[in-house]
Amino acid sequence: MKSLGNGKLTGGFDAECLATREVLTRVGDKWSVLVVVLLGEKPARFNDLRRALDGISQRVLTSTLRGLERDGLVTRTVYPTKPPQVEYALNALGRSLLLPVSALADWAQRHRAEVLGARAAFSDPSQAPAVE
Amino acid sequence: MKSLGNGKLTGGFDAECLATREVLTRVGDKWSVLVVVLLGEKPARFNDLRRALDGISQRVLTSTLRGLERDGLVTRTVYPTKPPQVEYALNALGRSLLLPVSALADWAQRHRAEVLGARAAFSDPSQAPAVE
DNA sequence: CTGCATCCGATGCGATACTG
DNA sequence: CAGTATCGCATCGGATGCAG
Repeated sequence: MKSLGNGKLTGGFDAECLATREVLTRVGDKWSVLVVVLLGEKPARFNDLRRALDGISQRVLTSTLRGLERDGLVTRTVYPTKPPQVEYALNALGRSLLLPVSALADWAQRHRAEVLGARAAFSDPSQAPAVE
Repeated sequence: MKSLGNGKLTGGFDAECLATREVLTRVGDKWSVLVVVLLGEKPARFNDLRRALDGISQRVLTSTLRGLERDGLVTRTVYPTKPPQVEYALNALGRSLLLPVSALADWAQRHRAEVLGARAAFSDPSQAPAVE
């Protein structure tokens, strides 16, 4: 696979890297991935997400959804009913993101204990490091 | 941050989600992944990384490395030579992170055009959306 | 119900200067 | 060489109030 570097440590990171960084930034923000996963289960309306996330502010949920919509991961469908009804859903691109993100989430859960142990040992060296 | 799910859409994750979020946060910050990839190529000293990253401030490089070290992904080895010499390297845990991160980077590069197209269409709807 | 506007504190990151 | 200390700005995210 194409790596981020190219053998040289002082690498030529160009457009590839910029794209990667943008994705990583998106993945790193507090709610985007969670929203993607939620919408991966099933489409949902604004307040469904709001309740499911429990802690997100309305302002941030809006901007998160706008960002995902802007990047072409999520579709926004407005039904002009009496009280407005808006449904958000993952499109094909958004669903394709689910796989690599799950891989990362899987890694996180698999190695949670190790990371926590490392943190404990780092702040309290009386613990056995057991790191390499 | 509090509980993420209330059993409605997410089922019952708590600790799992926290672990995932922390990893995602790490992955999302500006330099951590880059450092991991660089160290994945080969161990390096402080200023090697500094030069390779070209743009990072030493303050941030330091805190990035501390964070990775703290989480048990990177080892820091000091050789008490005349001018101090410190080598950073990925340990087994850090190397294991390389795979899922690469998957994500791969996704980013594969779908870069789509995302850029979506952004263009979003800010200028005169373009053909072509999104599903 | 959905979403925008405003305020505001917390945090991230870069620039610079200084030290063992 | 490998950091630490201090600053300043920009962005993120939460709270609240108003509107279509």
